[in-house]
Amino acid sequence: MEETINRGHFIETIIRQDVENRKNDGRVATRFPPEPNGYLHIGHAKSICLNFNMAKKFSGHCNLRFDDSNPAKEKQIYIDSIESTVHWLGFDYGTALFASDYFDRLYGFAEELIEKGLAYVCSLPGEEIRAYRGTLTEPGKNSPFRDRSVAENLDLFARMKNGAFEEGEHTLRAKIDMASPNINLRDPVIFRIKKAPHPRTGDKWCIYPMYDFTHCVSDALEGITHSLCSLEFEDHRPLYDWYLDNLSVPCHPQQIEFARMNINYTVLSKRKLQLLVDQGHVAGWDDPRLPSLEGMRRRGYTPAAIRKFCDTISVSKKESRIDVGLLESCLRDDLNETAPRAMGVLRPLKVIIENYPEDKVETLSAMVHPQKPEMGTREITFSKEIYVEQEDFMEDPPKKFFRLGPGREVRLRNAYYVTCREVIKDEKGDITALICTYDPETRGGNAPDGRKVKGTIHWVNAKDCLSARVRLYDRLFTQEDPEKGGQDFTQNLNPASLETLGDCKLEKNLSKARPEKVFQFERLGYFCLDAKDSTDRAPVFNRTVTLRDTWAKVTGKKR
RNA sequence: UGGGGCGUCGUCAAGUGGCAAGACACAGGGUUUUGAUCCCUGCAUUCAGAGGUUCGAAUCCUCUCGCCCCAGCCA
Repeated sequence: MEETINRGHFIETIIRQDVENRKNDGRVATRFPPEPNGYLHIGHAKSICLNFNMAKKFSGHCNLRFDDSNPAKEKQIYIDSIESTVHWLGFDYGTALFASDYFDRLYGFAEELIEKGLAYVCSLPGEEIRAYRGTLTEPGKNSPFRDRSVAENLDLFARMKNGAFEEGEHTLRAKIDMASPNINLRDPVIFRIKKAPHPRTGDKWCIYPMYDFTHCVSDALEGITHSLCSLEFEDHRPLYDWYLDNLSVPCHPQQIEFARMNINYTVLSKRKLQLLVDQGHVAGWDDPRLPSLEGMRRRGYTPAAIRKFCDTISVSKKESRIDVGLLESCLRDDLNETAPRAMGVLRPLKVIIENYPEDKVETLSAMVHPQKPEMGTREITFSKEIYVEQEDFMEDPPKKFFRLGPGREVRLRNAYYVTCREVIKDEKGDITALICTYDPETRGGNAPDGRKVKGTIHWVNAKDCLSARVRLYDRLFTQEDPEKGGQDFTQNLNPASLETLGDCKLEKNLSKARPEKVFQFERLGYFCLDAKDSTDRAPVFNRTVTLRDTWAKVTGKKR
């Protein structure tokens, strides 16, 4: 179904050609290389899907490799979260790999560079290194330590490893070209001293390799064929290639860069998301308003919907800002197929059916999914007092309003036709209840006389329902680009991104709801039980996404 | 202003010299016990702009314009 006629995106084209040309013997191996310094977000899902899908499509393998070469920022909790999230998304990588597992070999490769005269220990302090580097428009100048002998370099490097120096005293640098127009080639640092315990190697090391060195070597050691990364590493590719060309590694993977994902009305970077959490704008990393994968999972997003979305947006080198509507469309697409239907009234309005017997309770049958009889039926109860949505009644309805109004007849979904006879108000003039009559002949929702009714509304039995809190989410920011023109994005936070309704009435069947099991509350949207704040006595449901609402569109009402 | 990239419908995105796919959105219409779903129909004479090559250009060449990234002992 998702198989289209075109050849796919540019990366797929490259890989296909490589396979056809028997490059790497036709083998394909990719990797998803997160740094365990935070949680994953939807932007990472793009990379995860890309890497795993390419591997699968060409009968290869995709590794999950943690790029853990900076112990100052990395933590085991992030490793655990990332692993669990990748699994949740539906991908299997076998066992996770770690760049830190290659530290010994990385040290050896650094020695190889020294022995080849291609690396040296530099004793310039940080500010000096920066000053010597030059600027974007001016070349740098050589470090005074650039011509140390191989023996001295080897000795110094060994002492760096053995903890003889303090942080910042020395670095190991590649000897490339201080005048290169590409700043990454101006003698980049290979190893630096960092006296921090590492989540996996503990106190074994006090020097750690830098990203550029670690990444390409790790790729090579794992036999990666295509190393896919984001655009900002384009400038690093010459360095990636330089290291591999000068080291006795088993292979030379090809780095290919693609554009990161952006989505409107939200922000997508670990740093910004962390700031929202730290400043308390959201309740945590898994706040359902966040585009973090844990947040989306709690919100009710399904892995299938996220995968479909990543598929749909495809991959290119163009910077883009994707309409969040596309994400929601992929979500609805999946949920429409899979979500069982139920009825829930968010803002209850009591309806008393005056001609219905006082103590009668009857059981009606409703389909779990109107287009899928194989999903079965459920039972719902009906009696004299029910709740309907406040929105579904208007005292003075316009012509095209198909719902309840004085004297108007509507169908109660799966139940009876009812006609509004009287409006009850309190002393303030607020509507407190409706008196209706029902037509006993219309049980199940059809009139034997063939009389049609334009509107069908949802309802819940007042005496047999579940009271719950329901949280309605809206976009987190009011601006498409929350940082437009360099603005502080927290200034564009949407104050109405969360609305909590305290007294919702839900059909009794929903007491069986479980987190991540999404229901469609008919006519309203998709909802799921919250995994954290819900208790048996006080259930909390999150609105995953609304239904498409063309009526709201004509009335100009917001979501 | 050094270097590296990118510019095809409102938003993503195919297209790789032969005469602009698809999706979302949008606008109409049909079906409907969810104003949902589903189903039709419409929606770029034009590919950032200007020249050029060619029988023929979004695709090749030249110039111009716009946007993004790079000066961490971060990744």
